[in-house]
Amino acid sequence: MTEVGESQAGGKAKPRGKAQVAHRKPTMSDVARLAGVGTMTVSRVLNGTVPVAEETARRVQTAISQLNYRPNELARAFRGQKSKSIGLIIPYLYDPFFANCAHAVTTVAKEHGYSVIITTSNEDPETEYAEADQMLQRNVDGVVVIPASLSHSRLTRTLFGKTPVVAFDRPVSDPTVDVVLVQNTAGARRIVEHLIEHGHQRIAFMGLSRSLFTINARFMGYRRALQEAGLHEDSFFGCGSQGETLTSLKEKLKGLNAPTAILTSNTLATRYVLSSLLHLGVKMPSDIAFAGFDDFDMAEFTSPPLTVVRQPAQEMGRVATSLLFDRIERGEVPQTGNRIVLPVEIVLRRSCGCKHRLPVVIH
Amino acid sequence: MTEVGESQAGGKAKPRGKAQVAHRKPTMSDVARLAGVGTMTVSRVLNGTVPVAEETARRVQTAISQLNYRPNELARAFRGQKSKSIGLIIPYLYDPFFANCAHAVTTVAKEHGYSVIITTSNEDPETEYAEADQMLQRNVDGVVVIPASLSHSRLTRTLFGKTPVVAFDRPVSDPTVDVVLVQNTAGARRIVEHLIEHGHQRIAFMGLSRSLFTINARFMGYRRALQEAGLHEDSFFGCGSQGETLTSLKEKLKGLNAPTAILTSNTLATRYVLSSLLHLGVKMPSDIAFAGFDDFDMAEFTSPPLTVVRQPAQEMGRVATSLLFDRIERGEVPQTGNRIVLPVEIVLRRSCGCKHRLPVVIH
DNA sequence: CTGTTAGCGCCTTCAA
DNA sequence: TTGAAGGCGCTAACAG
Repeated sequence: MTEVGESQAGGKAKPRGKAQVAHRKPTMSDVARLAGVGTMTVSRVLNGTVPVAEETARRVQTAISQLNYRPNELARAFRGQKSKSIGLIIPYLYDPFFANCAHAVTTVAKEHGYSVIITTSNEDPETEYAEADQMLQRNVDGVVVIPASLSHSRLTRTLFGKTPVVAFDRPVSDPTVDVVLVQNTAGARRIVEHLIEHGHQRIAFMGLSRSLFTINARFMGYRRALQEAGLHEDSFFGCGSQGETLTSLKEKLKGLNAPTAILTSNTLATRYVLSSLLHLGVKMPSDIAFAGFDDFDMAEFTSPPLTVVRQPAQEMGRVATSLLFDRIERGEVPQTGNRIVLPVEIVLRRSCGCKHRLPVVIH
Repeated sequence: MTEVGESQAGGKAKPRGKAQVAHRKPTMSDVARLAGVGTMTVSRVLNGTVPVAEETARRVQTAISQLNYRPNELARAFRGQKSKSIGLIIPYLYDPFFANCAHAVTTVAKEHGYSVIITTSNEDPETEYAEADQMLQRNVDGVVVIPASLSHSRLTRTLFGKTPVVAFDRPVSDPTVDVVLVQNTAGARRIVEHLIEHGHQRIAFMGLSRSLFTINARFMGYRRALQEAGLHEDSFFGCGSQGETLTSLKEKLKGLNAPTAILTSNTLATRYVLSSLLHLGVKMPSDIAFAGFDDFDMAEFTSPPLTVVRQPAQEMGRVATSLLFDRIERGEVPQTGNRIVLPVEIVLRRSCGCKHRLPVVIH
């Protein structure tokens, strides 16, 4: 007699079809009772694991829809040790790049019938660790993460145990973790080479912070291109605010060796640099040529349209998540993780000095 | 290399005394056994519900950290009928506006110690319904949702039962659901009035689709302002693609009654209109004045900087989520939902014809 | 203050 | 093909 104790209002022993008021959600045994079968039969009909007599199955189906029964996913997850959910940890959601990544993750998860538990780390390794731990306590079946800056890190196999993890956009130190990146270095290098082809000899790199993997990698590409051309570096890594960016730029531009071209490390730096250039009355590309790393919706409609390195944000999220599901479905812990590097595109618009009426995309 | 060396697939059937190998996660009774107490005592130490002798508590704490025990949140949720998680449903994550909203939601949830299950509806009521249902099966304690366009229907109390729901950005038809909106109509009206003050008599509204609540509401504001000024409407609702927008704009601009000013319905429309204007060689604000609904990161760096109505995206997400937690904590089902309308700001830059060097924000 | 009992809803295991 | 038992990890409700 399962007769749930708290007979508040609707605790009829015999469920009478729709009489089941919205008080307590119907359970599998409610269905079983109504259909006159055992709970296991209901379970089987639901999961299709083992054949059930057609007639019985129909009775069960009827009972299910009469009661409007829905399996309790929480109980399932609890019982089965797998929650059909994955965790997603990203630095911020207000950054369109990260948001695009996240979009792809949720999309792929939905295709696999999984739920996504999302959280933001605010670029803080401690928060990130705590959130990952929290997700693990919720028995997520896997985690995709854009690791917080330089979290060398607290994100290790030890924490995750046998739960699969895939890092993307930025790597983690643990070599058993899969990682999906883009060609940061090669992309930066190519666009600097392009600037050099335009005849520039003094090219500045305006960056956010070298402690971010992606930005450092881009800087390395910039450096490499300059070295190969026998040119000098000129970099700044404090584009974290409008003020600092403006100050730095003003300083650079008044010297005799003022740069004639700029490469920014990411969209935030681009924004601050653009704004500073505007303040200073410096025109692109006549006074200075410009290229940015990371494309964004409006890059085509600024004045002039911006030449950028375009990263496949959604693609990266998609690949990372697919990889995660591979791991989840295989169920084995990898000895060594994959390292996938996705190609970037160079989008030539006008800020670099090109005259194309429409953007030219180089793969 | 970080010595992760536990024998991967081999480690089972080891003595299960205190030598807890990393195979099975430690449970509360493992802790209890090690500390020499009952499971309830562990539970009490963990939850601080009932006083526990200091000495005992210490022993338990020691055992917990020795085993690196973490409570199984899934079991807790299952047992307690509440999951400490909320659901978030939005149309897309790649739209920066929605992403900002989502950011605020996750932030507030974290402050309350809740997890967020996120999903995208792709503006499809069916998907939305299915996803909401799915979340309910996972026993979320509440749901915040930006309803899919015209989903007047499927999101109802009937579906959610006693689970609190808050809609934001767009309302739902069910009057018992709380809703948080912004001043779409008033904002549009005010900015059109501003355009009129600049002397414009023929102002066009370029919109995405009238079937979207927000866009329709903005259109109503536009209409109202025109009516009060005794001017004629001139609207287009097909800015869903570059092509259609361009065609429509070209058409409008060649007539004798060509508009001298444009208001767009949202950022997407803004983008297509800007692009079209560029194609057509029409200059702002000399040839045509421009104002857009919804501010965005780069609006200040387009040529010219854009005058827009700014919506408090994060604020809206924050208010909606706070409201949800009010409901969750109170635990009562509201007879009638709140309807909160947040103010917008008018950001005057140059595209409307203003000459300000810096943006002027009107509250 | 602390322990025991009894499930939450589901599915694996075993028996019929 | 179907059903009964048992337990996943945790915590209310009661003892002691």
